Amino acid sequence: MSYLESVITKAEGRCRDRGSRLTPLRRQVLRALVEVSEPISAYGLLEICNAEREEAMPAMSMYRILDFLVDQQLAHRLVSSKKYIACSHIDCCPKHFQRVHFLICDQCARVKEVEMSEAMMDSLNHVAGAEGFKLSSRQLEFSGVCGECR
Amino acid sequence: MSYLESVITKAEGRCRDRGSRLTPLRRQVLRALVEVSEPISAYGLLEICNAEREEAMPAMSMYRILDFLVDQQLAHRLVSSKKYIACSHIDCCPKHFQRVHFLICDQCARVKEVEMSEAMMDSLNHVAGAEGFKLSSRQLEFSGVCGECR
DNA sequence: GTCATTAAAGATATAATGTATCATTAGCGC
DNA sequence: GCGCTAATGATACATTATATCTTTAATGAC
Repeated sequence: MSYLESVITKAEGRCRDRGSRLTPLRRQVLRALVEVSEPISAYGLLEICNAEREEAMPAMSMYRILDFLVDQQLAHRLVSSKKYIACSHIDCCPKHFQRVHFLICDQCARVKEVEMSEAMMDSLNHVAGAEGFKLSSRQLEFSGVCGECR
Repeated sequence: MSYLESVITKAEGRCRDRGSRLTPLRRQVLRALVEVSEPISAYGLLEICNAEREEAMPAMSMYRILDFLVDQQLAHRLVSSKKYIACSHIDCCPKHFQRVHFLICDQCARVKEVEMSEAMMDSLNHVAGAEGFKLSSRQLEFSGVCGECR
């Protein structure tokens, strides 16, 4: 079974478990997202999907579907670049999701999902706490240069 | 001397030192940015500034001026909310600027600038390094709930 | 001072991203 | 099948941002 097939199967199962549905449209978008394998904008993905379809889907639908995928933890939205990527852990554990962060390469734009250690998060919480802040666990985006580009 | 006056004076000095100019227009924008004291969008700021002017300035100018202010380290652009704030350290040291990060309150949207310790940055670099990444020093934005809102 | 050069601002158009709203269709429980 | 809810379609529009060309203002060389 290819990675793509595996992802789709797992995603379907996960939706079923959560009482939601991976409809054909949503499946198409997820598949496209996995296939491009690098961050892509909603409109970019729309273009790809519409090229495969007889009838064009409106932008609104793409945004709704992306919201759904993010909500189901099948995709991530990168706020710094306004782009989307498939979650790189769909076919393995879903539980890492609470502490996932991103390393984004300035040069090739590719993204690596990383998990922070407890100790790391503790330190961050400590820095924030000193200012009276309680951090909400949200994904962080770090920019840098990846190994391949160096 | 009020905080506002102090900021403007320091900003002018800083520009002079760097061979750039804090023109009347730029000064107006910086002043407005300091006065609102919370993150504001380019168009929001444009509205405020234009209300004070006889002739409306085009959006393009506002973006140019904001770019200038960010470049001169007099303002910050918050990527997660697409808004701008005045740097909270204009009237003191400019040198903290390499490690400045933001705590953004989910509820009141206010922002606190914080500096990371060397140790903290080392840890972050270590996490990234394990994945082959070399972090470029860029500001991080953390969301949470501030002391006042709790 | 004035002329040439460069920086800043104005004007206009348009691209890119995202949301609101209402109508229609499809899936599901009964 | 019928009725309810979720999903999608369709349309319009809001918000954010950039490209490009023109005009004006500041600065330095002379």
